Amino acid sequence: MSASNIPAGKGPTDNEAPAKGRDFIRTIIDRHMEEGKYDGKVMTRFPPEPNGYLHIGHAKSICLNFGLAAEFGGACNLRFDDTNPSKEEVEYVDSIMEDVKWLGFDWEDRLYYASNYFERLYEYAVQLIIDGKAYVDSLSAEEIREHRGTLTEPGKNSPYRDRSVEENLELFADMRAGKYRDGDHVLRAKIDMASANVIMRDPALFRIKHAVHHRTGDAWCIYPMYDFAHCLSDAIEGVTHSICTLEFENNRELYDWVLDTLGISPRPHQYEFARLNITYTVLSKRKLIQLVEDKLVSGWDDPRMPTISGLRRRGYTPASIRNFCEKIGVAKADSTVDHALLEFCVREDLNESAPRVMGVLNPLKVVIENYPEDREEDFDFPYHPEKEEMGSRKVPFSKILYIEQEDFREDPPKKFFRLAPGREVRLRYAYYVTCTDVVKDENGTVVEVRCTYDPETKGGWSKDGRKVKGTLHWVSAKHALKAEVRLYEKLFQKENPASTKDGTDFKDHLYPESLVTLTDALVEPSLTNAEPGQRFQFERMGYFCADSKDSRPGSPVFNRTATLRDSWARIEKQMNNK
RNA sequence: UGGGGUGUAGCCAAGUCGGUAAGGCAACGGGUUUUGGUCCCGUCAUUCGAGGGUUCGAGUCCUUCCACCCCAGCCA
Repeated sequence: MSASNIPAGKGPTDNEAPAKGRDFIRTIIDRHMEEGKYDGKVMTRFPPEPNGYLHIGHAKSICLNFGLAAEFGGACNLRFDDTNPSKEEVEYVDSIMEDVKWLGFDWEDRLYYASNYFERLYEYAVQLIIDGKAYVDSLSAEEIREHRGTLTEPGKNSPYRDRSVEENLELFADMRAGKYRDGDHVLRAKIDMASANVIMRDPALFRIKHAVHHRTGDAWCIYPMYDFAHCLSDAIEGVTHSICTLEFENNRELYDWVLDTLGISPRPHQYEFARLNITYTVLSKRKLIQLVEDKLVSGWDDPRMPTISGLRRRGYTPASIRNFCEKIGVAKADSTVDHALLEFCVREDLNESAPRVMGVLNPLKVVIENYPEDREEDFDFPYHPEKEEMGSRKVPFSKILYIEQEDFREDPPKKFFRLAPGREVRLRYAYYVTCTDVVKDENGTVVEVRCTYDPETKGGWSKDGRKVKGTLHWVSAKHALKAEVRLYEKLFQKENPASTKDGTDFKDHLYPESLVTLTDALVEPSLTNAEPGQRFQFERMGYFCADSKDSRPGSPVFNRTATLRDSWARIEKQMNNK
């Protein structure tokens, strides 16, 4: 179960230099440590509700919680906040565990479920009733809403608010015993219906819900609410710093009320940070689930999804996601991170680790006129130009090759350094070739390029010092392996698709070309046995990952993780704009 | 017209007891280069939401205002 090479209870440490500025949470904990609080040990937890797949926003929280524990000599629990059986499924708990592990974090033996605490939570609720701090309300949901008041007007007490302790105890026991239907009663905290904080207006603590729970089955028909379960679960686990997102700021008062009213000490404290937003995508479970259910994507792990499983299938590395989370920082201001930073993080990692290979996405036939018909050469090319230790592979060369369509222009624009009639370019690591002629089809489209090669330039060097401006990748027609290549782009074409200010729905902004499938790409033969999940750089084209579901030996399928930075595309765009 | 938060460059984000605006991404120049990749070097906030005030000195203190986010689930 434990991810490899990770110190007990900790997360991996990336090679990044420690951030210079500390975020507000670390600053607070620094002070706690100086004051000798918590015996110098920080206890955190990552508490997902198993009602969907984890996304990169969760990765931020995971990195924070596990990271804090590691930095301050503590530990981080994985706790499923499974208090609402109607939304939760084991499929989700399994995927969450897989994703946390894959990210490189280890909760060791500290796997918990709020549902483990149902009995204790029930007892705490009974205690509140005995103390006169909770009561069973028999108003309907609608009546309760009406009694709550508004943001500017105080609420009204429920007529059931002053039931006797005995009556409350009996009612609550009967709720648990299944004597009522959903909605007949609800256990509420007796706080203040006039509180300026609406959350404090006698919040519900337990509700009746006749539903099968993925862990407790039908053992219960009443379930605790988040605000009651979360703080107590934290306390039960000895959590010191309970870190959540900003939308729970208002709930902190209730978090404290429950623990203080029950006299729990020592007790955890809640801190809130801003959730992650990224441009050109959506990061809310509600929206992601819609994309899946409406079949707008192929599933939770569609490589365009911002889910951990989607990013994994896309070819992102755990380290790249961790680095991303470190780079974005932790603060309280609502913010939207540029998707370019995420891309930068994968490229940064893959540039170091991905073996280089050649793959032609949109093939254009090239015939080397002066190369013998029956000749073949087996070149030995390094997997990484700067890392000899990564080894090499054999790449065959022959008379008929394929190059990238966009690497040839019959009428080349300025600054185009690639192949064109009369031009000499280098075929990477192989030979200099000069274009002598083209063959066109009936529509005038160039379907074949005729070249001559210079036998004196073997390896891609010329002894006479002659320079060539372009270097192209290529594959040998006879030896190339056909592959399916899936080119992924951003899922949405609008920077903030979730914004409803213009009256549109986020689904209106899906980018139609977010997936372009190429079925006739040709890759070098060394890729025949690419392992599903294996990552490569297709030289000059980008980073690609053999698809974990569809790739097969002999007929690989590659997902484009990210393109390489492309300054020619930029130059061309600039020229077109002029 | 209630309460809780937040506002530092195009995007994130540091900024200790007030001492004269870190870093990253993006962008833009230039160098190296058998990937128009990588790498390297350089440019990019006289100003910190706005206005007043205190001070020799304010992003940091006081004050007024403005903008944005969250809260009226028996969701989390």
